Amino acid sequence: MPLKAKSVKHDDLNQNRLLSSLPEAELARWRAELEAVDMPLGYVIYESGSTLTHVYFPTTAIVSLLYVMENGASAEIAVVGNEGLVGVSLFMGGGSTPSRAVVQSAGKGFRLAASVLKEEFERAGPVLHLLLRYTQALITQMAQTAVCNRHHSLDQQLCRWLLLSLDRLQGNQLVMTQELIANMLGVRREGVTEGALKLQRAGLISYTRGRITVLDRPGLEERTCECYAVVKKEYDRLLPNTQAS
Amino acid sequence: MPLKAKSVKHDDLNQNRLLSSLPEAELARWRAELEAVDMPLGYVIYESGSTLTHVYFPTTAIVSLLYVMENGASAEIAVVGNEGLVGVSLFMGGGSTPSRAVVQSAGKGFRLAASVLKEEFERAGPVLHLLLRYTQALITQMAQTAVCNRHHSLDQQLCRWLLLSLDRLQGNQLVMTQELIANMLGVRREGVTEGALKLQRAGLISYTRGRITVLDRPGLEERTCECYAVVKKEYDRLLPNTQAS
DNA sequence: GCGCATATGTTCGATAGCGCACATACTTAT
DNA sequence: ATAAGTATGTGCGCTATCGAACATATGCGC
Repeated sequence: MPLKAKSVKHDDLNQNRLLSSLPEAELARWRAELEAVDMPLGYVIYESGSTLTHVYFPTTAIVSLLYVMENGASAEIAVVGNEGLVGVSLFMGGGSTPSRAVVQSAGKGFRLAASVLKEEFERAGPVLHLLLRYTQALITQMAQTAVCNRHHSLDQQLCRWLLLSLDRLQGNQLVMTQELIANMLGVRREGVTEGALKLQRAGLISYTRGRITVLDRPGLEERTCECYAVVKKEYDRLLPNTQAS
Repeated sequence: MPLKAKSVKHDDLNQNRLLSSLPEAELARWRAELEAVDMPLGYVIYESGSTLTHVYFPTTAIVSLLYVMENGASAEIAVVGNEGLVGVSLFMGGGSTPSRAVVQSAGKGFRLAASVLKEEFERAGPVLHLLLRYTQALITQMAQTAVCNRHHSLDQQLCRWLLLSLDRLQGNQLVMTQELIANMLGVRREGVTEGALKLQRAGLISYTRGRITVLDRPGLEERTCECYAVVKKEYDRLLPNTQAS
């Protein structure tokens, strides 16, 4: 049933909001080039300074962009899920960045070879403008992360982080250890444990060994800092096709 | 002496490294449109959410991109001097950002109307690529600011901030109160005072009321965190015409 | 069903930075 | 010269987070 298969593939593409908002004409050029990929937990999409060979469009996976310091400590700079793409430096011109991209929540996605993307970019059509608008949204997320790291409490940041992840998942469950969250936030694991306990006691989440269920999303939104809403609003403004999550 | 005036203007343009690295053909289109502007201390180039009407190319001024929170606290996201331009959201497509751009060190610059810039951008020629590479450098700076805010001490960040400013100035003197530096870093003024005292006692800087002289630049580089070098290196890589400072 | 690996919970002292209050010193205007 | 305004210096108690050590609980593999 080739027809069925084709239509399934089409559906899958639409799970990534950037791909799904490409005009049909542009997407047609890419369809044969897009390669479905598995993105297992911990998979490193690119390393600091390495030359990118593909851009990745997550569908069900979530990817963290993070910086790992000389002493091994790390901090997340931004998150990318099905609303975006991993590898903006490819079309921005640098070809690499000093950060690392790691799969934070296992899932699937598509990838596209650098050459195909660059070629499309050079057409200076709607794809270019879409990708740049996405990049601006990403910039906002990074900027807000900087502000949040400066001024807000671990508890607030934990809520923000949970919400950011939730927005990029189907369902309300995160497969994620506290240790991993601590690495992303750049804090101690114990701090995350304490924060998670507070949230569980307040009935906002419940969890067991590496599996967090969000019970009261509005409750999380109340506890987080303004940073979450600022970024969300900017994504909605810049990428208007984004469905409410 | 119109010739003299013209040649002076040409020199001025070359004080901004982005402008100076434009191919002659492209620059020719802009020369009549570029407007010399004074950029006094504290001048707000754009406000959070406001639609940009111009992009600014500082020559001797330094501009801070910062985010002001609901409670009035602030944090600097990035610095722009004669190596760059203020207003990337104009060509990225958003037209505004949730941050504010404020002149941190008085000086001069040029500005270009939004329409002229966008038109040039649409040509998809070397200007586009230059501006995007600059934007990627700016992204690196923001990302590193996030990391630095998470992990490094006030003392280290103060050194980083002084070096970033120094790189964007001629001479080794910053006209800058400690209060202002504290606002930029998003810390208390007292913290900056203590940090500055340590640096002065160590003979790295000397200062009086709003005027800081850097005496030992290598000393500052020793005391700062890796963040400074990471960003510097990336700027040099992405904007190769940048003279060593 | 048992044991091991791993995830989570708890405690404790140390410390960086905060918020506040106030002292001192420099600079400019009159 | 003096006063007013602003910049810098200092002390103190407070809190969030850290770092380290260790206790407990859970789930997977055999």
